[in-house]
Parts: sequence; structure tokens; C-alpha cells
Amino acid sequence: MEIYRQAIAEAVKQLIPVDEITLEVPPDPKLGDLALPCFPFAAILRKNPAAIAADLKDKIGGLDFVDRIDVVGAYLNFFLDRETVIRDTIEAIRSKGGAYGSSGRGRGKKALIEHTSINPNASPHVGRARNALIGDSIVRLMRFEGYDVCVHYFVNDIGKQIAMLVLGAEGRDDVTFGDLLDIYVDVNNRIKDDPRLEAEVFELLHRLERGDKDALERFRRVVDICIEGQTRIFSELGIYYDVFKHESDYVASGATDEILQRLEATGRLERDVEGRFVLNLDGYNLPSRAPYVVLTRADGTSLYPLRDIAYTIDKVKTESEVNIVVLGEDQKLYHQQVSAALDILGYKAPVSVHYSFVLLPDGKMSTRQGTVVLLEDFMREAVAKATEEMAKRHGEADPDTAKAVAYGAVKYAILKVANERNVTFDWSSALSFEGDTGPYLQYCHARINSIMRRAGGELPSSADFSRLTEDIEYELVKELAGFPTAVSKAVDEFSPHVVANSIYRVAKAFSTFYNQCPVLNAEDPEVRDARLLLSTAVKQVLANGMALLGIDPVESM
RNA sequence: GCGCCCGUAGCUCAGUGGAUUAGAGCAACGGACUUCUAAUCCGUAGGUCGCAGGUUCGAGUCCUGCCGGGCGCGCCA
Repeated sequence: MEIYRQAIAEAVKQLIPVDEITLEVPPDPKLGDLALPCFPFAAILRKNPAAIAADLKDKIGGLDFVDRIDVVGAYLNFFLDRETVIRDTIEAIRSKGGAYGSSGRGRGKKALIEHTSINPNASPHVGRARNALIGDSIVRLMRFEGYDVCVHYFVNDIGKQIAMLVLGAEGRDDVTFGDLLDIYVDVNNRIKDDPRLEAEVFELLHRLERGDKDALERFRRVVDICIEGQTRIFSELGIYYDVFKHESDYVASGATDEILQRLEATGRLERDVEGRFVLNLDGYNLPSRAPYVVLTRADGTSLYPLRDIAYTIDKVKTESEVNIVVLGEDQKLYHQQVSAALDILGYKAPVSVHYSFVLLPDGKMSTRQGTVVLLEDFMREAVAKATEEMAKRHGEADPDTAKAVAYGAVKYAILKVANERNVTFDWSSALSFEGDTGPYLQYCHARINSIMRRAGGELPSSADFSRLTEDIEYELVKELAGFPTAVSKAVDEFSPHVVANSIYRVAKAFSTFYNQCPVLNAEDPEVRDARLLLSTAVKQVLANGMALLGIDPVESM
């Protein structure tokens, strides 16, 4: 659809001296495929818009893909030649296959994306999972665009919380991932009325910071359990990481000390009344009460921002053309502070992608009130539901397909919402497999596959697309043609939900087509062949779009 | 108190650098399976786009104020 827009825009520019031309999609397909509002030209030509439109209609030329132009008020409505659009689109999908929709803008370029990076103290809840889901989809989008992507996970293996876990797990060599949250809660409670325990926590931290081998090992053991547990869950969802960087390494290697020295040299490093090292961010106009970020405790141990600055510098030094970090909305100010610190040291900070939290119908998730929804539980419930639904239909359920359907529902439920909006999680709609859901897309894909299977043998190598005369067939093709635009927008804005939206529209249009137009039993072989190729194209686009969301396109369900 | 984000149908959400008549899903009601998978489709009903101003020939979309929700504002990460 973009090529037609551009061609029309060029033709208009031949007649009217404007830089930018906006072509819209009319509210009703009956009005046309593309519309040119002539209001903006009124000021330039000093004529009334309707007259300009009428004039333009007669003068515009060289558009052989345009079938007809209507003037409606100040609008010039273009009706494209259906056969041309259908042929162009289906041919493009056929020739590009799995790459249809990619602009190829990332070819030969590197991208680095950090996402997830959860506190390794417990099983992730669906709020945390939103980070991984959005991050992973962005990874997929970037790879689709041709980028050589390296996925980072920054492991928080140091800090007070981890030290508490290490202490709580002491003397137990049977600690599992599932035990960690209880241990953490337990230590947290004990620490309240036992100051000595807290002192012990800091002593442990201190030893780690001094490079104590034994402490390091004990920390690593607990952290490894966490990472193993978390990545197991994420890998179940098809989410993988290329590089794990540990915070403690930046302390052990002396990188954090070096950062302090370099900041010292800028004159912005100060020591506050308590003896902590703080960085003066004056002049960066940050929305905080005081322009300071605290880098160390009074005892000299590092705080998270210092370690993160060291890590982030490490990341930007890889000289990736694109450097992205996915963070919750609670990290907005924090990221600005890190960016300022990097700026002070002469580096360009990564681009941040922020998302809002997942809420429950009656409020926020609360660990203390036990209202968190664990990702694992969500996944398990979804698999149970998928298995049940399949058994209902086929008597039995293929476990792999059940998982694919279940996880498709899980991912889609979260990814279809725009990043900056809060997701309201409620079990019934999150586990719904009807309507605007992941399984709906998969079902559509499976139905097309079923047609292909029944068609048997080879697909026709070509078809007479002039035989696709139903309105819905043309509407469907236009949705297919809109997919590349959606992908580009999703990449530009780091917004997977744009892709989700686009393929939902494709699936919706296909379902209408499916109910209205028989493919295998079409009125004659030529229509059949054309519909067969159209359906194949739909299958390809659905598969491409689902891949970008990390949803498996099942062959039958 | 200050800063950022969000507010669209009963509920959950779309709405493309302002523009022709605001769209889906769920829930409700009524239809469609001896016919390519009914996890589907078709129809009906449902909206002063939070409120009030402003800019514009034209505002769900831009600006200001207010209200409501989310997030943040030095020793958690």
C-alpha cells in the first residue's frame, strides 16, 4: 500500500508546490481505498478546497494503478485497480515469504537489547513478565528487520536482598527455586527485630565487595538457582538470552572503582554528610527533589546505580547501532539519571523502552497481600484450559499443541496492550481463547493449513486474480498489504501491540472470507486457484506476525 | 507538593505526523454447522471519547486548568 501512497503523493507534488502529502484511508471502503484531503492546499492556492479537489481530479495523471477518482467535498477519493493491488500484494508475499513485512533496515547492523533483568529472588509474576515479553518481541522485530541482535540479561547477584537470601539459605544445600521467596520473606521478618542479623547481612556484603572468594561462591550458588529457575520458565516461552552479565563482576574487576575515579575527575563526585559518594547531576534538569544520585553506601559498598553505570558503559562500548533497554515505568527517572551519568563520562546512553505495570481488577499486585499472579501459574492454567478445549473437540490433546495455544494466549493477552497502558489482568479474559486472542490467530492459521492439506499436491504457480471479485477478498488483501507498515511502526515505536493489531485484523478479515467464500469448492477452478493463493498469502502473513510476537503458528488445533 | 504516563461502549482494549459517519473483543439478545476446523461467522443493542475552557475552516487526537488511576521524587534494585 505504501508504494501506491508514494506514487500518488509524487503525482500531486507535480501539480501543487507542497513538501508533505498526507494520504488517508477513507472511513468506509465504499468511499475508496485512499483519500487525499485538499484542505491544506487551500492556503497555498487560495482557492476553496472542494474546487481544488475537482481541479486535481482532472489534472492528475500517470497513475495506471488507479481505477477511478471520486471527488467528495474536499476529498479526492482514489479507487485502486483491484486486480493490480491483489496481484502485487500476493506476489510480494509469495516472493518474500518469511521476510514479508521486513524493511531490511537493520541489515549489516548490530543491536543490543537488555530486557527482563529481574531481581533474582523469586519466581516472576505477570507484571515482571511483561518486561520479558515486550523485550523478546522487540528482539524478534529487530532480527526480522535484519539486525544482528545480542540479548542481554543483567544479573543482580549482589546487594542487600541477595545477601539476605544467602544468609537465609545458609546450611541448606537442598534449596530450590521455589523456596527462595519464602526464605526471603522469613529473613525479612527476622531482620526487623534483630539488628544483629542486619549487621550480618552487611558484613556478608562487605566481604563480597572485598573480593572474598567464599562469599562470592555462596552468592553465586543462590543466584544461579534463581537464574536457572527464571530462565527455565522463560525458555519454556521461547525467550532466550545471549549474554548474562553479573553485577558482582563489575565490582570484582574494579570497574566500579574506576568509574568513581573518572567521575571524581569531572568534579561532580561528592561525599555527603553521611560519607556516601553521590553524583551531582545539576544542570540535567531531572524531575527529582535534589539533583543527586547516590552511588555508594557510607561503608564504601556499591549501590545499584554505580554497578549499572559500569555495566551500561560496557554495553555502549560494543558500538551497536541500536542499544535498547526495557524498563518498567518506575525506572524512568532512574534511567535519566544513568543517562546523565553516562553523558558526564562522554557516552551516549541506551534508548529506554518503558511499560506500565500489570494491575488486577481490584488494584495492584501485592506480594504481602498474596495477590500476585505468578507467570508459572498463569502458564499452567492456560495449558490446562487448552488441553481441556482440545479434548472437548478431538477427544484428546496433543501436548505440544496445547502448550503452543496456551502460551499464545498468555503472550497475546499481554502484548496486545500498548506499552504505556496498564494491563488489567483478570483470569477470565486472560484465559479466553475467543475473539481478540492468540488462539484466534492460531485457529485461523490452522484452518488455512487444513485447506492446504485437503487441496493436496502443489499449489498453483499462478492464478487469474481478476477472479477475486468479492469485496471481502479485496478487504483481506488490503489488510495483508498493511502488514509491512505495521511492522515498521512497531519497530519505530518499540510497540509489539501494533503487530498484534495488524494480524488480528488480517485474521478477522480471513474469517469473514472463509465463511463467505468457499476455496476448495469454489464455483470454478480459476477462482479456486486464486483463493488458494490468497489463503496461502494470509497464512504466511499470520505466521510472520505471530513469529514477531513469539506465538507458535500451529498447523492444527 | 512537584514531574512523567494513562482516562474511548457495562467490562477489556484499538484508533496510523488533527480531516468524510469514533471501531473491535467480552458480556446481553437473535440468527448460521449432512458443506474447506462453529476456538468461527452474521445481525441487534450499547459511546456528551473523564470534566471545563482554548487553538483550528475542522479536535478522541494539539494547548491550559481541574478530577480520577498508575509510576516516581538520596543511602531498594
